[in-house]
Amino acid sequence: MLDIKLIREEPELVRKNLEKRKKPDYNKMLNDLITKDEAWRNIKIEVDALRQKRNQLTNSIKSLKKEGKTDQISQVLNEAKQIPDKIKNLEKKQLIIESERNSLLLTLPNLLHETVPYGEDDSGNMVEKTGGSKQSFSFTPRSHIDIVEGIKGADIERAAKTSGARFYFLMDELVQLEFAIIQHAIKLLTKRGYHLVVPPTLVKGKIMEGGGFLPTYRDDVYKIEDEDLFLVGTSEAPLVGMHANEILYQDDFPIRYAGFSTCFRTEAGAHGKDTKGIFRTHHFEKIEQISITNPENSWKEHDYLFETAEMFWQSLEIPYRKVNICTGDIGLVAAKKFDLEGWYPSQNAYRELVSTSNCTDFQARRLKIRFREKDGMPTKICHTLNSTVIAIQRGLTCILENNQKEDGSIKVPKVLQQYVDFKEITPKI
RNA sequence: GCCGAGGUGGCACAGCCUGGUACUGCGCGAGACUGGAAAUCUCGUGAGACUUCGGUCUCACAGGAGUUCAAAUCUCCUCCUCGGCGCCA
Repeated sequence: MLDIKLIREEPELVRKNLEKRKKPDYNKMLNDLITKDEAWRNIKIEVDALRQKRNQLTNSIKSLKKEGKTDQISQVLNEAKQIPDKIKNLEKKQLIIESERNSLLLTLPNLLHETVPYGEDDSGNMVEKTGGSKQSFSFTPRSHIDIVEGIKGADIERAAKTSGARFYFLMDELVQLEFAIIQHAIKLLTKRGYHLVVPPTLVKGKIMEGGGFLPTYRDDVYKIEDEDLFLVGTSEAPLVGMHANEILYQDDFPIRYAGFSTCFRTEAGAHGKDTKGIFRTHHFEKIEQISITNPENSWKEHDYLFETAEMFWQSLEIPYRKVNICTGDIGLVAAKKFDLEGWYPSQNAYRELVSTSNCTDFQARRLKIRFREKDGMPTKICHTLNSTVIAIQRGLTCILENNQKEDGSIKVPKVLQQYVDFKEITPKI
């Protein structure tokens, strides 16, 4: 959420930033918002004046009573009785216009950082670096879909029976690999100063709104019937919500969490995309990092989170690249976003494995996550950041493709071998 | 799920019965005193609107509704925390 004061004082600065996104709706929304806010302030002036009048009369009734001038009271009382209805009517108007204003405020996206490349869609994303080395295959590399089928790493047909499309039963060696990945990640993350967390995967509407998942991305998440609870699409939601309405101390920054949770996504609007295998599913496990810090350090922290993800993928020897996501592709919440894309030899393409966002004060303002520099000093709004470490199922697809051998077997990456009782996975008949 | 006790500023606590400007302490800030500091004293301390930048006004006691000229205080509803009982992986 943007600061309403900034919109009042520097509307043109906000407008220019919104224009980078090439969505004319935002311009209209901003105008609407400014009009609504002016109307709100006018009503407030009026209603404040009425309350002032009422308070004055109330006080004079009190002092007349004290002085025993009972004969004068009824006159003042009559005058005072006129006021509450007027206040009530105006308050009703004010409340309506305030909620209209606030819902506009909730729908406007974050301000983009100046280093975000300009572009209309994902073709405008900028590759900033590449890492790892692609191996040359002496055969045509199989797709992760075929590999998973070959090693019977997931039972997708039976999952269709129990749950429908885009579900899977993860099986045998892939289950072991999942836990190996988790162990490996925990080692790295604790060394890098993260608290480990298994958060709730059901989260209240207010918290989802605070994280920026609602109202804009309502269609992407599942809701529990008859309850104010949503299944999280990422543990970012509970982890950022964790400190809602709190006042933190600057000395504790950065507060870094590594969360492990199941994630649920409707994948609305993804019909026909990556329909097979375990690449894009309705539920998956993910290790996520989030960080809370002060505005001065958040850009440094953005690099730190990406570096953590990068170290993780380097340790698995996956060829990757770092991409700076452009203005047209970045989404509502982030002021700047890096993706880490992994190499998929069968597709001859890089695909997204990691997203690292600096959300600046956008989430923290909605969630009222504040901090003080020192005891007794005024509160300021924190910056929040998040980054994937690995979405396990998606990550597995990339690991499988890059470690395949001609006979269809899969080498287990070196760093994971200590956690499993096999060095390779062989195809099943 | 049932019974009981609670929820007041950043923190701690009073006020609630008997409606009438939210007490006090800690923390923090400014000033005074001092060679400097501590101690002490004075003033200030949240959110919002207006402002001629001197101030002015409104709101804020878990949330909501009601009674009233006036609600932290009275009435009703809801939520949350703690304790006890029940159920339970």
